[in-house]
Amino acid sequence: MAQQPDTVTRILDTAEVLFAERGFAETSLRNITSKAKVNLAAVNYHFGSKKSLIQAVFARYLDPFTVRFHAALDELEARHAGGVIPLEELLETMARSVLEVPAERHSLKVFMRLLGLAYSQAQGHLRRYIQEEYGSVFTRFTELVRQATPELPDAERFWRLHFMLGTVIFTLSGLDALRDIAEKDYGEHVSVRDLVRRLRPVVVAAMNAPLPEPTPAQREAG
Amino acid sequence: MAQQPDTVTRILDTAEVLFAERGFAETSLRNITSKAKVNLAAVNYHFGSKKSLIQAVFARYLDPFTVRFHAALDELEARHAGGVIPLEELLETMARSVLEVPAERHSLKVFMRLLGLAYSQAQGHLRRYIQEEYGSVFTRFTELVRQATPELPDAERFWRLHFMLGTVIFTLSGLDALRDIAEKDYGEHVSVRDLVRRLRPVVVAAMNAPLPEPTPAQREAG
DNA sequence: CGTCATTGGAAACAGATGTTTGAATGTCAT
DNA sequence: ATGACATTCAAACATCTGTTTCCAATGACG
Repeated sequence: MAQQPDTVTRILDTAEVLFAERGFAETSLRNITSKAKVNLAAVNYHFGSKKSLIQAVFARYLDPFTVRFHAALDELEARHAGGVIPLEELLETMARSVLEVPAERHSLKVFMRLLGLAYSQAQGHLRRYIQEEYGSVFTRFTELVRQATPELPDAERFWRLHFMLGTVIFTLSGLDALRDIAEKDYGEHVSVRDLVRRLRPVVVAAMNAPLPEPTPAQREAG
Repeated sequence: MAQQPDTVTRILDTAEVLFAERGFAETSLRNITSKAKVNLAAVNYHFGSKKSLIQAVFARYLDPFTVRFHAALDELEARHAGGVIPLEELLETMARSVLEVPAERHSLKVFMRLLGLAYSQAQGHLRRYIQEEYGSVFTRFTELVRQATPELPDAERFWRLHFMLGTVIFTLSGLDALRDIAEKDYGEHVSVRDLVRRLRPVVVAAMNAPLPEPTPAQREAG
C-alpha cells in the first residue's frame, strides 16, 4: 500500500496543479487534501501553514532551475573565455534551462502559470520570497545581457527585459486559453516548443529595436 | 451631507482600488463597504452579488473605452479612405484610446492592473463577460492589423499580437513594483507616458520581426 | 397631512476557511 | 516486547466569507 508517493509529495503534486488552475486564494487546503487523499491536518503538520506550502511548491521548481541555469551560464562563460556572449545565446540558454526543469517531472504549463501568478496575485510574501531566494541568478543574467548589449542605455535595457518577461510569462501562463482560440481559428495545434520557436525572433527583434524618440525635455538637455 | 458622491459611485470607486491592489478573492465586501463608508448590504442591494460588482467595475472602464476606440478607428478609416492603415498608426490609436479613458476620472494604473487580473485570476465568469461584451472591438482591431501586415501568416500574427498584449499588460499592471526598482537603480522617475514612449519601438519591432525558422516537419512539407 | 414605495442600516444566517488539538496508529531501535 | 518517535486521523476551533432578513428612515405624490 506504500506504492504511491509519500504524503509530502502527494500534497505538493496536487497543490501545484490546483494552484496553477485556480490561483492561491481560490484553492482551499480542503481542496488539496481531499484530492490528494491525505488528512487535512497534514498540510499544517508538514509545511506549517498555507503560505509555506505555496513557497514549497515554488521551491520545487526554482531550486533545480537555478542550479541548472547557473551551470549553463558557467559553461557558456567558459566557452566564450572572457569574451562577450551574444544576446541570442543568452536567450537561448535561458529558454533551454526553463524548458529542461519541468520536463523531468512536472509540466511546463504548471510552471509558467505559477510564475504568472507569482507576479499578478497579491501575495506579497511570495514576491519577497522569490526575490530574496532566487534574485541572484537573475542579477547574474542581466549583467551578462548588459555586456551583450553595450549600446543600450541601462534604463532602456531594464525596461526591455521586463517587457520580454511579460511577453513570455503572459503567453505561457495563459497558454491553455490562447491555445483554444488559436486551434479553433487556425486549426493548428501549438506545442510549447513551437511557441518558444515563435518567441525567439520576436524577443531578439524587440531587444534590438531602435531607441525611442527622446522626450522634448531630453532633446533639449542632450 | 449629500456633497459626496452617491452610494453606487462610492462603492465602485473603492472597489476598483482595492481589487487592483489585492485581487478579487482577497478583497472582501466588508473591506470595500467599510472603506467606502457604506452599509455592507448596499453591495448586494445595488449590484446583486460580488460577481456583478466586479463586472460593473470593469464596465465603467470598458464602456467608455470601446466607444472611444470605435470612434477613433472610424476616424482613422475615414482618413485613409479604403486604403491600408499603417501598423504604427493602429498601435498609436489604440494607445491613445487606452490612455484617454482613465485620464478623465480614474487612474490608468488601476485600469491596467484590472486588465491584468482579468487574465490571470481564475474568475472564469470575468473572461467570459469581457469576451462577450467587448470582443467585437478587439476583432475589428485585429482585422485592421491583418490588413496592415499582409506578409504575416495568420497564426504568426495572432501569436505576436498576444505577445505584445502580454508585454503591455504585464508591464503596466506591475508598474508600481517595477517603478520602484527602476527608480532605485537608475534614479529615473518613470511616468506612464514615458513607458508608452519606450514601448512603441519595441512593439513595432516585435511585430515586424523576421519569421521563425520553420520546424523540420514544416520545411519538409513546405 | 397621510400614504406608500424606495432606500438605508444593524443583525443574523449558513457555509467555508486556515489552524489547532489530542488521541490513534505506525515504525523503528533497543 | 517495550519504549520513543514520527506520522496520521477525526473533530473542534475561531474567524471570515457572501448573502438575506427585517425594520426604520426617507422622500415623492395625492
